[in-house]
Amino acid sequence: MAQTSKGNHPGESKEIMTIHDVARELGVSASTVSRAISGKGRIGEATRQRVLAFINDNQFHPNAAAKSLAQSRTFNLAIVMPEVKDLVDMPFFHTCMHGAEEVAQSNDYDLLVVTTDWSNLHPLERMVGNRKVDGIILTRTYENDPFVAYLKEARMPFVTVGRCYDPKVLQVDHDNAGACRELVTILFGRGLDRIAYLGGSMDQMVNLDRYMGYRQAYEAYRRKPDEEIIYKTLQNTAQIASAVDEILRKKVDCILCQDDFICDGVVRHLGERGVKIPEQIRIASCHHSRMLDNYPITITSLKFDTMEIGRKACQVLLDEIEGRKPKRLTMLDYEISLKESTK
Amino acid sequence: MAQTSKGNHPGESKEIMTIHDVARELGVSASTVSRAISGKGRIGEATRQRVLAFINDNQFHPNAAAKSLAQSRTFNLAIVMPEVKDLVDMPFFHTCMHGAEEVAQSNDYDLLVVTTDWSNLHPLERMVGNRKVDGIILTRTYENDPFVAYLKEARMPFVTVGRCYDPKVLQVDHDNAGACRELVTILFGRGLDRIAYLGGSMDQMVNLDRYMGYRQAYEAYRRKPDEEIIYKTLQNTAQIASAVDEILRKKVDCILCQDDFICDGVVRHLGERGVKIPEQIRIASCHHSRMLDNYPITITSLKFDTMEIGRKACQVLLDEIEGRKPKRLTMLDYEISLKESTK
DNA sequence: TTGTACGCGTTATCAT
DNA sequence: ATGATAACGCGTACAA
Repeated sequence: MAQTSKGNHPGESKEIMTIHDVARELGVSASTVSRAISGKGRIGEATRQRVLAFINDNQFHPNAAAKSLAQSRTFNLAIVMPEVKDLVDMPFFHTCMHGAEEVAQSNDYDLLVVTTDWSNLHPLERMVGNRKVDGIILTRTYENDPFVAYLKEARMPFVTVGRCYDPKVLQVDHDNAGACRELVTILFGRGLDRIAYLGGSMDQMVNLDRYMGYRQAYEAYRRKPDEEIIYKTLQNTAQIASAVDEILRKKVDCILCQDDFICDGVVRHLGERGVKIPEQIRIASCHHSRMLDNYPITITSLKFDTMEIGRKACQVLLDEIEGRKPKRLTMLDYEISLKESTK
Repeated sequence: MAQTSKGNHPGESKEIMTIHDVARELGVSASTVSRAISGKGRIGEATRQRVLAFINDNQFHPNAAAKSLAQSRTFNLAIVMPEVKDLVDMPFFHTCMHGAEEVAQSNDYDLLVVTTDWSNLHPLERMVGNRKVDGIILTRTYENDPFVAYLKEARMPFVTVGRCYDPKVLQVDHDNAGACRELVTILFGRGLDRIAYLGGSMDQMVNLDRYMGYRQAYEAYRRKPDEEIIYKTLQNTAQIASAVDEILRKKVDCILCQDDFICDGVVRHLGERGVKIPEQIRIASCHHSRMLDNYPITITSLKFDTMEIGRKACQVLLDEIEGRKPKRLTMLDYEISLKESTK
């Protein structure tokens, strides 16, 4: 019923139309059709409309592979996601992905997902080698980033979500250091002098930045943070728990958590120990995901628009690919959300 | 430094090797190289190894677009994700996506993400029309599914995560109805007779199935559920809250929540009302995400292996594409997790 | 076993 | 303004 009754030889139900079919049907040449579609090259407005009308009525779509081959462009982008084990970390990357996908779609690009750990370049190499994409979004950067190194060498356009030392690399980021510094400064203003820092690994740039911000705040006030209440290698819940226990003995005013995962662990353990927030100890987090909304108490934290960072990253990448020379570094706003946990 | 010093004309730094370059370099024909790579067609083991060694040493990757054009296959799959507003619903789709991506990768396929709402076929049409993928994974099915209708008509291979009335459609699913029936039956066994049902929209198949399971359990025991304590159209937190309030007045033994989102709303509102679980009311959920782990009390729920369903869906799709004739319906295990909330 | 020649569907260059 | 024709890089019947 849905078959067009016109068209090809009877019995041949493969209604795969090519640009030549359209041309024949309209009594013009294939190149004319191509021009009508692409808008490139001179073409009479009359025939142009005629072709456009036809391909619209007959649901013609150009074959992507052929187009790719002819122009050496795929109209595909890829987004590289880390293998993330913890539920709390997922929202960031996925929201970011959706943001990127939104922009990609509206520019008629498709988005490929690649999940890989920094130790495994393989999936990237295949994708880049095979020329399956025109550009790549890196959703996380490391101090010595193998992805960045590889993509530069391969001359594949890419943008990083997160900072990168190389100034020639396209970067989209929040001012993590600045935001943290400001947050700590505000906490100082509330009379909280002894602020513990709880962080996970320091290989990720975002973590380095936040930690820097923490120290900068101390330096700006010519104070020295107590190194005894700084933890930078908390990998799991157990380590967080014991760090919290130690901190409780060391009498701190506030705990600054590097991210949601840490914050989650801290709040839970405090709950188990029966320690009241903010009466007995104050809490703040350097990153807010809606995960934190689940707590009985609201948490003071830094807020970033994750969807927006995904959109921006994709936009910058497209600008680069299409020769619009975007600026190398795009900084996004943050928001400091002061809540009950630091009252 | 990374440039191979051999190769093309001096000054030409575009080291984009083609199958012909390889052929010339080795003194064989392009087709021989092609055969060596694909493994199809007769070829001497000696030359075969020689070619393989060369392309390995020189990092040759065949151009995906050309390959696509020649074989009418893209080695791309797409996964369609719903536009989901609530954080609690995200983990399912994303975990599923990662499962699919894992299988796709290990079969040298790439995975495209498309986020779209059932009312918007457009992104799908573009992708299918342009032949950018060889197959599609639908992560959610509706009673009258426009995606299913479209993909059938377009003759594009696809698999659904979730049930579909059409027996010819490839489906991967958990036995949602059976699982719910069993859960309710167990609750009966614990003396909980009046079990309220709280659900969101009934347009999704998964919800229909769960609701069916609930009713089946009642029928099996020749009981009739009280229609007054069945809610099927709870769209937001406010509606959930007022439903909970009504239910509290109607004196039920237990609340069965259709999914995490509902469960989340119920538990919170009960918390606000100061109603104790399980002392004053029991709670169970038809779906468990790790989100529920955040509660002070553990929740009785159905558990599904989401990553596995993504993997299976992708595997089935690949089997179909590569002509391995998978069975139409793949049922996955579930687990009933009895916890404190129904003590 | 290996090479030749053509096709895949589009874009781009050059005529007309 | 439009039409022929040659790439684009690979697979594959067919020939040798």
